[in-house]
Amino acid sequence: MEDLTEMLKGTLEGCVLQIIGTEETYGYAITRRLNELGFADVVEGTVYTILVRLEKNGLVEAAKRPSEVGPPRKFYTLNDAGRRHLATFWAKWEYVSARIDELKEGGR
Amino acid sequence: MEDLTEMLKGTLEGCVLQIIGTEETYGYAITRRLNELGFADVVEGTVYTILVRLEKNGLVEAAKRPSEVGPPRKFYTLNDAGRRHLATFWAKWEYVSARIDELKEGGR
DNA sequence: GTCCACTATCTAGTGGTACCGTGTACCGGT
DNA sequence: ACCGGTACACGGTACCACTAGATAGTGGAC
Repeated sequence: MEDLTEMLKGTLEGCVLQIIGTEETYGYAITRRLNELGFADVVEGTVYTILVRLEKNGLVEAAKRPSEVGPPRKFYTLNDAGRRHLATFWAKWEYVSARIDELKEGGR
Repeated sequence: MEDLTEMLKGTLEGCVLQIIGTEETYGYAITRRLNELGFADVVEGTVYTILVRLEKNGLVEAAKRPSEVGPPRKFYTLNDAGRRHLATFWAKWEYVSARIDELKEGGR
């Protein structure tokens, strides 16, 4: 599946938040996780800009720790605001995706 | 449900295309239809910009016809390119929404 | 007979978000 | 010594929904 970029607008950030919420992790690993989830074209640069935004908006806490196989990693965890934001995101997602599926099935 | 705007990026155009594909219709009516479908905050201006884009990209045909209750209406119908685009849109939607649901259910 | 609400379209400008390309840097194997 | 994998950062671009305002036809309330 190619060129999903426009459709990911507004949802990719929530996906990143969900991944961080599942377990403390870092940018490079989040990118690999998204790739294996089926978002094959998502690259590091995209994820880092999202992480910067999340941190700026006070939804995550960051901690730099050394790695044994490369440069230091910047680990992220959700804080309370992040968990609230994530819950809101999923509520919106359920609402929107249900409405779109309705339209698709020709519900009137 | 409020402020769905970012989540609608990339999908609203497909929704408009689907509505036009179901029956020949015009901007104002499409807006009302979207509102009753649950996209309550979508306004005329947004829909008109989408319609202009669809026409510019050669996905729809337009025909202006008089109305009995107001100014003339501009009716839109899908052409072949529009129908192909719509099919692609739904394929992408199914792919993306399935992946996101997977992530949400904690599938790993 | 004037105002107002509803119907109907159009457009220039704004802001948010994913993406591109590139640079920097650490590490291990050959 | 070099190269590929790991890891982060950042300036610039493109796309798309939204804002806010202008224009205009119809019909009802007063």
